[in-house]
Amino acid sequence: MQVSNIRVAIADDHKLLRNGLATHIRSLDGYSVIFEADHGKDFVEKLLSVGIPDLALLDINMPVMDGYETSMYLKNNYPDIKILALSMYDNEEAIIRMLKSGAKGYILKDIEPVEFKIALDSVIMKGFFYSELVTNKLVHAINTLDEPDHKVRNLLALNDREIEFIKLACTEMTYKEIADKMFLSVRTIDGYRDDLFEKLNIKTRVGLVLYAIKNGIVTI
Amino acid sequence: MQVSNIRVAIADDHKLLRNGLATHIRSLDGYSVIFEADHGKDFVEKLLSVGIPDLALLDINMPVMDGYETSMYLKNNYPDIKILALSMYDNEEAIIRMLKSGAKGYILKDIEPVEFKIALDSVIMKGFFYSELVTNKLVHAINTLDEPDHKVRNLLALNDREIEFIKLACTEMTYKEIADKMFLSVRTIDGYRDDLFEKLNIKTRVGLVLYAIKNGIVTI
DNA sequence: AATAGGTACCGTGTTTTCACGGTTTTTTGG
DNA sequence: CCAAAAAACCGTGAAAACACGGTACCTATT
Repeated sequence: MQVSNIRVAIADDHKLLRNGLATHIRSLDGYSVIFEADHGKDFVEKLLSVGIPDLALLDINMPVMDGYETSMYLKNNYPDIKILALSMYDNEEAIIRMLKSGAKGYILKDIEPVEFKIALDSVIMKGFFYSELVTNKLVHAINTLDEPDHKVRNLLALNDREIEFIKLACTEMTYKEIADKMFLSVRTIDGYRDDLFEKLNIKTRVGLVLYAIKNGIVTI
Repeated sequence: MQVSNIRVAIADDHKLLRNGLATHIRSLDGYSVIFEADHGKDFVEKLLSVGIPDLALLDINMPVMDGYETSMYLKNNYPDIKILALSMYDNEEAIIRMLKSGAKGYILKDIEPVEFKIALDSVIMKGFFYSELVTNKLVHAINTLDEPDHKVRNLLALNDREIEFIKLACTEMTYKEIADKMFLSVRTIDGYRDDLFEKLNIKTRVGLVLYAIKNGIVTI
């Protein structure tokens, strides 16, 4: 079986990568690129003005509207669009969050072109692409699921205030200053921090910063 | 004047971007891509086995051997190769360090393809490409040069121990643990930290982590 | 031999961060 | 409407981080 006339759309803020990717995809038999977007919001707008793709390639780390949000939006509004997540990082949390958000596959930006082609074909023909990387991470997540208080259980439950807190924690502000900015008491902030340390299996603010960057919560 | 037969080589650990970039460059009149490398060390090896390019496109953040080191090596051993730095971040320090290391231009990964072409042509024909971004950052750096103890003066003087310290500071280790690992006293580590805070115009360990990531000192 | 610069080291004190074990208030679901 | 989450808040103490102002030693230069 040979795929044909697959309409692809790409969202990534790195225009050079995006454009190169588009060029590459256009050179593949059976694929065309109908539009490119700088970020999720741009993607949604072009969806309305340009048309509906069969496959969406979504970067996770994007300004304005990131890969998680975009994926969630597409899942709810255009469930037929197959989503392939594109990321620089191979961490478990990001993979699980992205799959939960509706992605049918997760590939790294250092993927080999030949493997990339396989991923595209797989998503179109089989409906998914679960690489060894993804499988391994998932197996690991499952195996640690029944550990007490394990992160996976609460992982995707980061609420808006926690996200806001994390973003501020990725600056040189003290917790006192963060509390003021969020109109909360320092103790509450302490609580957020303690909860997050527990949930995310980290011990220090530096760990929180690294987590935030790897998961696209902050863009630096 | 029209450029012709310009041999380009690329070093970037993101194969997808690199490959797309290579495809894009090959589609441009007068340019060819003679090899692609995963990182600086790979680049140097291919230099010996494949041949000498006219232009090197170097990512800053790479494993094994980063853009600064690679650029420095090329400057010393192959001064005729024109170097164009490729980065995700637009921070002043990275730009200055890269230009000091021998780069003839500095472009961001979110550059428009048309602008990218201009950059290539400019480096080949005029010997350099200083975008508005680079110029602005340089002007700013110059204007603050005579401020007392300004960072630019000491900026590129990060020595090996400081680099090692920074890398460890980007983990969840305490300074005590870092001191033990580096076989130094905690006071010495305190001194490193204080010096770096002063040099880099930061106030907290979080600031140090962000600096390290933006400047490719650590790869996450 | 004096000077300067870099590296390693140190003491003291303050502020911030983190850990622990709570209470009150608001939302939410049966 | 009432119980159970959850969100916000709090006190205390210990540990870590940060600020400041130093000393000792080594090397290279003049």
